[in-house]
Amino acid sequence: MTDTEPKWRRRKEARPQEIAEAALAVFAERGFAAAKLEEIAKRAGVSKAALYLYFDTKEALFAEVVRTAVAPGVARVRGMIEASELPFDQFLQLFAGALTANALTGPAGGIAKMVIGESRNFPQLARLWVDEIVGPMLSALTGVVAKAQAKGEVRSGDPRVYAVQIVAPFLVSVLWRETFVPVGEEPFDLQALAAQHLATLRGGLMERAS
Amino acid sequence: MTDTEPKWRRRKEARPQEIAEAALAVFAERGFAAAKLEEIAKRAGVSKAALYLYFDTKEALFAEVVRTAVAPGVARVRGMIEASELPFDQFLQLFAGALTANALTGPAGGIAKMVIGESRNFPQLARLWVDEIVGPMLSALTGVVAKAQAKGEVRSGDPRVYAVQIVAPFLVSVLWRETFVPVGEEPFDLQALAAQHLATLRGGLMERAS
DNA sequence: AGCACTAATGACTCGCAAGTCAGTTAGGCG
DNA sequence: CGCCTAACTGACTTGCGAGTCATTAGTGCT
Repeated sequence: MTDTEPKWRRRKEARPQEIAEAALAVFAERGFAAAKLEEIAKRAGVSKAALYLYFDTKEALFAEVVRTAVAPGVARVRGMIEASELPFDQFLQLFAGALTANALTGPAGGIAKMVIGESRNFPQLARLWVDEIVGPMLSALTGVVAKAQAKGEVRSGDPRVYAVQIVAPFLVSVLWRETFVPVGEEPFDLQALAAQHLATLRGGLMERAS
Repeated sequence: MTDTEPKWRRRKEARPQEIAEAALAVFAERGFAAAKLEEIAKRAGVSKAALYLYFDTKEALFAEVVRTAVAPGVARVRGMIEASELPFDQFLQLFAGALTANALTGPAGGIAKMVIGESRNFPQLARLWVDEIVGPMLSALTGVVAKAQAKGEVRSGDPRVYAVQIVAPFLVSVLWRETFVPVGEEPFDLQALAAQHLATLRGGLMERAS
């Protein structure tokens, strides 16, 4: 009876991080509306009321999650894209590798699914997601394509559409994984898909080697 | 005061159809969880309690919606796919035309978004959607690709992956429309995207013309 | 040790939406 | 014309989850 453990400890510094991590997991699993603050609190080892010491509302908590958990990885990939001076087909390979290794394996998939599903009911979520994640990525990629067109490496055409063509199969297979694999469908092998997709893009996007 | 209109009419025959149509609209707008039966009832010109004369639960109502509103259009496209004996690139053109004209303009986009977003919380929805819509479409398309490979029209590779590559940009641009256009982003022009994507596929999927 | 400060709690309120039920009314039938 | 029935309603119950607040208990300081 003596030497009992304390019910809780003061951890002002560490709390926000811990809470954000727990929230990330629950948001990705349940979606925004269905995520219970009670459950987030429990996983963070804290009471629900404690969440409100650090975050004003559920939406503020989500914003924090995006900023601390998703944005850094995305910024890294984006920096890699923009710094690249490689020939276009080598760039594509690097990009596909980065996608399969980082962006799509981590939490981004679950969050992306969530944003898609609930954008109508929570437009602020969609805005935040566009501003912080999708918009920057898309315009970086569009820029690379345009540059490659200027160098004569890529056929003429709308570079924004090319960007979508490049990314879409990855995105779809991640949504597939998040949506249909849990009910028993076969997943797609991202490695194999990447290889085949790169081959297609090489034949379909690039000018014939002279 | 005399000659007052009746508060309601008995319409046993017509009701289910009317309710399903109203439900389709509300589900697509709000998502499954956030769709209020009250609102569906109101749009159908009926009280909430009346819904329960025709459907046991919210989920049963959703199942009915999929069966009556979405499945027929999908079945039509699928039939078209399977009946086709055209050369592969002409088939692609026909398929892209059918997608832009029917499948993606109708309610399927909104419902697809909904299923993606809420599959974790309502796995039965995901199952139903796979069984009735996505599964048949995907395997039909995979079949066509495999047949074209056998005829030497399409390069070797996993036909299921080719199917995803074909469909993904359309799917992504529809999700874009449903998710980000309402918060102010530019939509993609499906016609233009289809044209460019077909060109890419022609260069990337098909064997060189001999 | 004792005090002051604040991180943290648990039990609350409040609002909302699915599902229920006793009663009301349209309209077909004798 | 009036009556019977089942299609339909409005007011209800129930459950759940976001957000609040008075109270408790770790921690740092003297």
